[in-house]
Amino acid sequence: MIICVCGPTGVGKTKMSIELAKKYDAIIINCDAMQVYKGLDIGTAKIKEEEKEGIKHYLIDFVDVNQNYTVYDYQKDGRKIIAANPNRNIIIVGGSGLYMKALLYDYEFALEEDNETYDDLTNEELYEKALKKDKNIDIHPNNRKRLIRFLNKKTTSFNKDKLLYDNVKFIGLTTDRDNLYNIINNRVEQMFKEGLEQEVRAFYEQKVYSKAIMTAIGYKELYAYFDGKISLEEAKEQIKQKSRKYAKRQYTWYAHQMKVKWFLVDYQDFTKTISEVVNYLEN
RNA sequence: GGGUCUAUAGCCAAGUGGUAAGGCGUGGGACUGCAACUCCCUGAUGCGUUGGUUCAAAUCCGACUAGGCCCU
Repeated sequence: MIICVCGPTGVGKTKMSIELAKKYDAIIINCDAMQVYKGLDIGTAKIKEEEKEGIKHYLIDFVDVNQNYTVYDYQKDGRKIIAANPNRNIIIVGGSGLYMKALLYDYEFALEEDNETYDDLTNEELYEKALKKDKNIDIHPNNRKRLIRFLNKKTTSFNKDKLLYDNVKFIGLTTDRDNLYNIINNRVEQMFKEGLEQEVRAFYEQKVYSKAIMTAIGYKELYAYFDGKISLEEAKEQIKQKSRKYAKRQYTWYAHQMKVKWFLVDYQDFTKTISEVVNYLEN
């Protein structure tokens, strides 16, 4: 059985994954695009060694921050791990929807790809060019990043809604919006207490400006603070803000991209939530 | 007590006589190689209250209310 633990940032996916792994003697595959990087610990709310309770974790904390690790790499590595553990229960946890979908569904990434940047083209020209390649594209003209990616890609066709594995369950953890936003805000405060500023400053002092650092929430905002562009308070507020918006986007993804069975988390009595999930998995 | 300035959506804010810009937040959505990314959509029959001038007022005039500043 493959159990996918989904949900917005901060709901409690990590905790659930450990409980389920103990219950089903499973291995855990991380599905968070930022937790794959070494050293991005506090800011990505990465599970601590002692919290793993001996459960084997894969694809977490293993890529150098200066490297670029993408969905393509994740899909390849993740499928290898699944293939190597045919008789085991596997739990996939993390909030990166595209990563999870690319891993389990029939997504094909062409091997070769061009590397044009199209700096000299306007959005409109880029869009025209994309239309010439495929007149059915559904990318907004302003979405320059996606248009460029599309133009650089060798087109392939596949069925992104077809699951490649049997017995895959999607468990979604949720809570009401206000509560989630409170959890997120408090968690950011907690991250600062645990030393987020120091964690990020170390990268800043080493002049690390890799994709991982400039993408992950909590890092680029603190860089702006170190650069003197914003105050510490502003950086903190931005981190909370970005996290809330991220959570919102995650809900949109889960609602339309995957068939998730939702569970309202009981924070007073988490064992209750666990048994609801277990009950669902066994029926 | 006197003078003066201000009052526009949850917040910031443009508009100073012709039928309410924009930004942020919020909510919704897209997403096939950067995805904690990138992008799209989204609000005031109404401009503190009230009376008046005018064909026409957020815009002009009066009163009232609230807030800021100055004087006593």
